[in-house]
Amino acid sequence: MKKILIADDNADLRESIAEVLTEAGFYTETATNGKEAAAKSAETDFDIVLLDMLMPVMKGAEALTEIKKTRPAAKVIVMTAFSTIENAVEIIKKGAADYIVKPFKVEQLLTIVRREIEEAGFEKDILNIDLDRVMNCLSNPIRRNIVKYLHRNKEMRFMELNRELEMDDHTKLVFHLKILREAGISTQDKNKNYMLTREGLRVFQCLTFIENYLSARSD
Amino acid sequence: MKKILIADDNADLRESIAEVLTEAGFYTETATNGKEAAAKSAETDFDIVLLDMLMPVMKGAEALTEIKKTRPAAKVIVMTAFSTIENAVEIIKKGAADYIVKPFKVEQLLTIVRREIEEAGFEKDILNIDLDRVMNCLSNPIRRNIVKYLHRNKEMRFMELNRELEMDDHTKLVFHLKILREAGISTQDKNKNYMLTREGLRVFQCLTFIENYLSARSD
DNA sequence: TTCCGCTGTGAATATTTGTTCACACTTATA
DNA sequence: TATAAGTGTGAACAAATATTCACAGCGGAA
Repeated sequence: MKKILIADDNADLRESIAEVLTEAGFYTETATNGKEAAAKSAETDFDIVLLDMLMPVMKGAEALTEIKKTRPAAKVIVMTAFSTIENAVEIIKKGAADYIVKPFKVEQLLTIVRREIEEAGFEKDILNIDLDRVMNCLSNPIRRNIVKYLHRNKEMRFMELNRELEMDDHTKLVFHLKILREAGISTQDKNKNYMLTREGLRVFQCLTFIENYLSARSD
Repeated sequence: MKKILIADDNADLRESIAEVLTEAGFYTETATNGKEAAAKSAETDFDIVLLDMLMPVMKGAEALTEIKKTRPAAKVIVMTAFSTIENAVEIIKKGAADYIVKPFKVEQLLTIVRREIEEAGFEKDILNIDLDRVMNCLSNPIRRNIVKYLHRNKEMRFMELNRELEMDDHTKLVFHLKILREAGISTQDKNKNYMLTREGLRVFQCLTFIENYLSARSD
């Protein structure tokens, strides 16, 4: 059962939302301010957090930051009465999954909640990745390079890769390709061309993210 | 010199923006549709891409996706005449750095561009990270766990970590802590508390990104 | 003071990764 | 068909990583 946390200082609204969502088949908890919301979120892994922006003790914006810190995977839907585009942009950049303007109809909220739930499921499923193995693959610069080349060239022959990577001993490349294959990152088609799998593509994207995120480039 | 790509099908607007930005000391190139923008972006590593939403051949939204695929680090500022909150939210979720509504004053645009440049610089500089070492650290599940605990608890004593991780032999933990320290991910204060460095925080963020991005969790 | 838990060192050892080598089968092509 | 380039296997070896063990200083509590 999907778990939803509702944070709003207005008791009426809070309870009525909780009621609706409970009826709709979700497990709900409530919080009356940002601090409480952050604490409950740290404690329980909610799928969705409905967060009012204007609350006492801790504002929603701050709570949002806190929540994302402990639960980066949680989908936070921000509710606000004071709405401008700048505002919305700011909130989404801070990591909110969506933004709903008060007053809203229950139907609207339900639609958004369901969409986010679906998205969360979509993002998580399908892929079959062994994090340990993948990290192992990425820990080796040769393999990181292979992934990059395979992404760039879509598909490559063995010797092509060998030349690009300037490998001295071709069996060394065989070795690394095997590891990538066993980790589900690369495959071969019937013509022996090497290419990334769907998972491999994901891994590549992670890799570029990491490199962008961690590398200091002087400019 | 910071490089900016301006993509808009309106020649007047395009050229006048280019002129202003060039005068302001940026290197500029232009594109007349999304496809061209994506191509130019793939070829050159622009710091900023100004992207109109309504263009022939390839819409801005699609172009945005393409650009982020090859240049996840590029800051894409979306320009649009048709603006609603839903719209803005959607665009930001797709990875745009900012959103500006047409018609806008040149001053506004300059402010936004400068802010994004500054942010990009802030994100890139300073950090001194050895990718190879970091990947090596992350390839070990024990060390990944240490990083997580250190992030969660801000600072921890040795034995505290030891208990949390349920290590059998404490010297094993010493070993891994040493590696993390040498990679610049963790440090100790004068009281021997272990904690993440600034770089370590970054590494933690990468880690959660990776886990979110790659992991399939059954629910 | 004595004892005990916390924090650590260094060396020995075990395990996992990576490299090299000798060899072999396939496919294309001279 | 003979030859060479492309692709691959398995075992031996080398190097890097991880684990274990024996031991020791230090600070606080009994």
